[in-house]
Amino acid sequence: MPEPKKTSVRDRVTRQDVARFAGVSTAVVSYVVNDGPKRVAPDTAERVRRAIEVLRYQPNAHARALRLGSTNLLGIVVPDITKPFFAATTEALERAAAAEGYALLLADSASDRQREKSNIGNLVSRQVDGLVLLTLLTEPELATLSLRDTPAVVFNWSGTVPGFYAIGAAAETGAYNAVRHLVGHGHKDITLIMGARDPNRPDPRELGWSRAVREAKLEEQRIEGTDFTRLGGYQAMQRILASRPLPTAVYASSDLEAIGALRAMREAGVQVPEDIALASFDDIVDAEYTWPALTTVRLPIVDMATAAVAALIRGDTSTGGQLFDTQLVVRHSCGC
Amino acid sequence: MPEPKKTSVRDRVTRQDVARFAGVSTAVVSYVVNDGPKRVAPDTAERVRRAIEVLRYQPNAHARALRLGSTNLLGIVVPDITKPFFAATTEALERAAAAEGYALLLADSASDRQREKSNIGNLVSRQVDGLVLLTLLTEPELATLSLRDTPAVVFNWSGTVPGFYAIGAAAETGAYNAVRHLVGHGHKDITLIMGARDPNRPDPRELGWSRAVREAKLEEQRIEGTDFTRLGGYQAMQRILASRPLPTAVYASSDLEAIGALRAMREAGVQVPEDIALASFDDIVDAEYTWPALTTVRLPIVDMATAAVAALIRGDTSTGGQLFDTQLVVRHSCGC
DNA sequence: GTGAAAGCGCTAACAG
DNA sequence: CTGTTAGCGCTTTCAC
Repeated sequence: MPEPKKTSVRDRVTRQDVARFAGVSTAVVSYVVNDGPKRVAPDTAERVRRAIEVLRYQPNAHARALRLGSTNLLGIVVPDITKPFFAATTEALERAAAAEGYALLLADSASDRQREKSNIGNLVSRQVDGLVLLTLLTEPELATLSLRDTPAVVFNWSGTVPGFYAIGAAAETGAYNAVRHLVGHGHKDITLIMGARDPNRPDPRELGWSRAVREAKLEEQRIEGTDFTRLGGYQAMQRILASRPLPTAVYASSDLEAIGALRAMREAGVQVPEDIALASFDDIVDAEYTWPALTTVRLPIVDMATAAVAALIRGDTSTGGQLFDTQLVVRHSCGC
Repeated sequence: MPEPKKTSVRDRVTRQDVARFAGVSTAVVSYVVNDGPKRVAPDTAERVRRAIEVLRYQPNAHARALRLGSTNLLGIVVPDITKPFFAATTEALERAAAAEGYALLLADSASDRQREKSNIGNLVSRQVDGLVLLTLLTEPELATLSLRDTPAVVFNWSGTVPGFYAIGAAAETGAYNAVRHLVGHGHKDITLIMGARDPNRPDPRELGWSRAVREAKLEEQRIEGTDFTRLGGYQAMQRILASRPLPTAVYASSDLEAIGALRAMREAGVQVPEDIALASFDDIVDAEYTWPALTTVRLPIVDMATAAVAALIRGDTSTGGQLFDTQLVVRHSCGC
């Protein structure tokens, strides 16, 4: 005989108890709880509902998951929930998921690829019904992941990845438009602060900047590599300020970097936008509260999140994806 | 005969398959997977491990949960993950939980108490092993929650609540010290921007401010109520600037409000700290990147999160709690 | 050292 | 319209 552990004292109340209390079978309880698949006589149903109420019965989600093979759980892995962009994305996903009756299992990778891989494995073994990945991994790495057929979308990813549904924003165009705006202000020296550079897969923001710069026939523009953090932007800007000639404008690949750059410029006594104009990417909340407020590129995060959740639930995620348009948000850091 | 749905195609590989492949019984597989409760001969164990490897077997977390009555899941409900303080807390909790083999079920209440209640019910019915609440609710409301014996801690809560373990920071003292610091700079008019005011349960930050002000024998200091957002701080500061006499210093109940206040002052052309000094509470990352950088009160979030997770796992959470010390972080907004 | 089997709570096919 | 029952994948007692 096994020793079923009496389920810890908690969730004592089971479907059995409800059935007994209402004087029906467990099947009937199921039918009323799930509103199907069979019909139940109105007053029987009422009795059951009362029993549920009285006993404060709550279905056991794991028994259900075991039986059905689906959990109503979505897994999300983010590099660092502390970054406003990821927090905003998480919130949007949570909202979209909740609206469909799904809860969110959150894993934070601490900006570490190894951690990310183990997080993904963990979520998969917890049988999430779908996975949204805000990933640090490269495409070949993604291919080696063992998802056991868990539907997965890569979020904020331009391009496609076999085995995944890719949801992204038209970042190339977004950056291009922002830089063109800077060009429109008459700037001829627009250096790029770029958060991460992968020689195999140039970032669309870099591509957009570079296209705008080329089109404007500006020459030899500088790229200052760093990472996607305030500190990274700060240090990159310090390096830029330490060398000559100074650019008249800077495009930063994220608002976070722009915030760092702003600090470096203030500390050095350079005025934004008078001495150096600035624009960036993401449109996090903070962008409106910097001084000057950031001209930046807005991503339709809510739409993207909704689409991600929909794709996972509808389940056609083995390939393809969606690209969303961005929008230039003009504030003051560009000189407007 | 039932129709067990063949578990969706996914997680096809079960303990059965591994057992068959390794030529042992399912019990033995369990023993090696769980490293107990029985010992297994080394080479048998090796065979099983190879089978697991080859078949890429992953245990079904729900079957396990059903059997054991515990899920290795912690639920967390936050008012708004988008706010840096909650994001930082979530990250710290995730870290602490992961270190103990627990995953995090995240629910965002969108700053809505009704939503929060339903979130809590949802997490409880999903049988989380513990709940950490960053709550909007009042103490009486908390008492009415149906937790079904789920261990729960209220996070960032000063005082105690029956039925919960309360983890908080010594916010009264923290605010007191910050305001005293302002007093030390010679300020005699220190108005308070307070994010939310509940007449029944005055916020410890308000208490700390008020104690410091009283001790310094300053009279009739003003309180400007608002909410815990950038916009709230912005508007509160606009109101303050619109009336006379102007204070020489402002204490804000959160960094977010301080960020908003900073914007209002810049727009009005008042210099910080020369015209009006500023200090606040929380020490979110952004506090270091504002201009001037914020003098603020730091909470030991990581320690608090670790303690919360530990309490939930150890399971002695029906009462009591822990209070953590804060630390004044002096930067430039105060005039230093 | 290994295996058989019960049963966690639930769903749904089938019988009545 | 209602009841009986198998079985989802797992753990663990008990027997060998």
